[in-house]
Amino acid sequence: MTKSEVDHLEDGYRWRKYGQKAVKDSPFPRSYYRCTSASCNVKKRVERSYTDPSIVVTTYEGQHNHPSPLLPRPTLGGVPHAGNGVVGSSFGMPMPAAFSQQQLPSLVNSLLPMNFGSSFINGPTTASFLHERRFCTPAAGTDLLKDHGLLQDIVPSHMLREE
DNA sequence: CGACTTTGACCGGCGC
DNA sequence: GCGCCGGTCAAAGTCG
Repeated sequence: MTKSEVDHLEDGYRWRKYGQKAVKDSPFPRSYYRCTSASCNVKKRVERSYTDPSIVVTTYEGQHNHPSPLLPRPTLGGVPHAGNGVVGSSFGMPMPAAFSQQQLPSLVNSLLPMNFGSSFINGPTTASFLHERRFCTPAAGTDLLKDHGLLQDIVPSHMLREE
């Protein structure tokens, strides 16, 4: 369960969309993605929460058996660690150090006092999902943070503009 | 020109 | 048996 404005979010892997269907419970369509790596047949299903359009529910099927193609290559001598105050990014958007992986669940939880409890936030899918976000985009990140809605990225949009 | 997305068709499972 | 529904295929379109 992830907060995001966009449907296809970066999680470190390349995904190829192979289908989209309307779902009954939700007015939003559900998208089907497959990992583009030939050796990897991981699938994921992405649908938007009907209770909160700014939340996308990502369901993973299978496990990646290859390194993330979007991660910096350790073999190049470059160390793929986070720097510049950006530890992790989410949904392709940057996250400041304050909202690290461990902080995020509780943060989101506190921001979503409605139906969404810690149950799904601490769910196994979400947990592993959050830990996938080790890639970082320091330069673009800090830039975006300066002017543009970090708050929007954290707080569901309808909470900001009252729907 | 290659890689990727879009979108309608197709298929199998399931309930009536 | 029939219709609905969720998931997948594949051709066409789009973009860098």
